[in-house]
Amino acid sequence: MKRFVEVEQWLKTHGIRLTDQRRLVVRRAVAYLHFTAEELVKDVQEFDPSVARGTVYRTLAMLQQAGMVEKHDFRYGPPNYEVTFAKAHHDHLMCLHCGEIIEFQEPRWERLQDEVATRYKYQLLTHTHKLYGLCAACQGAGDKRLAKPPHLHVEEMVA
Amino acid sequence: MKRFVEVEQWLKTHGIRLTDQRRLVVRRAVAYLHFTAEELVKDVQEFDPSVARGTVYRTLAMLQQAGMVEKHDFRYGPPNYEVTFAKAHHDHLMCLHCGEIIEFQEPRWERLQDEVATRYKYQLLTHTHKLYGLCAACQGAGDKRLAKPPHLHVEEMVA
DNA sequence: TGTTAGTTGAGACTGAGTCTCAAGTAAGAT
DNA sequence: ATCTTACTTGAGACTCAGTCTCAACTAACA
Ligand SMILES: [Zn+2]
Ligand SMILES: [Zn+2]
Ligand SMILES: [Zn+2]
Ligand SMILES: [Zn+2]
Repeated sequence: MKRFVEVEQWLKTHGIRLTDQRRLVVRRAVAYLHFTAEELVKDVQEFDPSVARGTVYRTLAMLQQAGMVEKHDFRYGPPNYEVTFAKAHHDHLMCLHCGEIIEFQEPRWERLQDEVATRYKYQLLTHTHKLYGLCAACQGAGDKRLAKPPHLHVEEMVA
Repeated sequence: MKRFVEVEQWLKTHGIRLTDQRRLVVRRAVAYLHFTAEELVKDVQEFDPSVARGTVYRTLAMLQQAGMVEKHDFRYGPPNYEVTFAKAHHDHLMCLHCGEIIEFQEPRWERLQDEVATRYKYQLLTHTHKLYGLCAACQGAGDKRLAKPPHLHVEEMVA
């Protein structure tokens, strides 16, 4: 639930210098719902081509550590990132055919999790909960194969 | 809940040839709880050095499609695989410090998931639910930093 | 305005995984 | 048992994402 100014604040109070590059990376990142590192690199470079790839990655890692960005490993392709300040906790439901991602909340789970953690004497820090299936539109269509293909000859069955 | 013979059976009835390589890969895979693709490659090659890396990857992909192997993207490093026949569904709890992985079941979730899927008119196919935290042993130890390091100068805070 | 430690750009580098294709082989047909 | 053919394999080149190195640069603070 932070705003950009607060992000800058956090960086400062943690001995991390505010540079033009970092400001740009953050500002561009918040423009997305979900994005991959490489997408962000391209986006940022459209605004300032001199920004190096490494800088974007470094900034992402930094924000992630600060808990201001989350990394999601969805089913295919490189991980997705998501800016979390200014957003409440939620989990994800993804269509295996078209790739649509729905964000939802389900408070009942969040409670159950603590229960499980306690059961094993774990101190719970984070969690990821992802549901995969076919969205309404994609169920209809005859073609049930995955959009992002598993490379094999075997036909049928979805995962 | 299949046994090896049934796996072979499945392959046959799906027009997939049974080769020595595939047999070996499956037999070695079941020896693990969780393993990475590269680990399996090494393991397999200890038994038969002539087996190519590609073959292991191909076989893994095949088994995954057949639903006999699951791929898990845990927090760090390359994905882990896990043989699922002969094993009931479960989810995972992982210690961010020492990497311990606990498998647990929680039927109440499994039900809630269908509810969510219905809410969005999704046909649910799979899900992954991972909890991350510190195990009893690692909570004590003063050093709360992550085992598998984020590359940055920022100290403190875990994810 | 100087000092200095943190940050950057560029490009080499790594590791995981994929692809290609000629050679080899399982399995059904004869 | 042998033939036939489509499937599978090994080897190595290749791709892509991400990391590392280090000299040059600069934010922050005195
Ligand atoms: Zn949640
Ligand atoms: Zn869809
Ligand atoms: Zn589950
Ligand atoms: Zn631990």
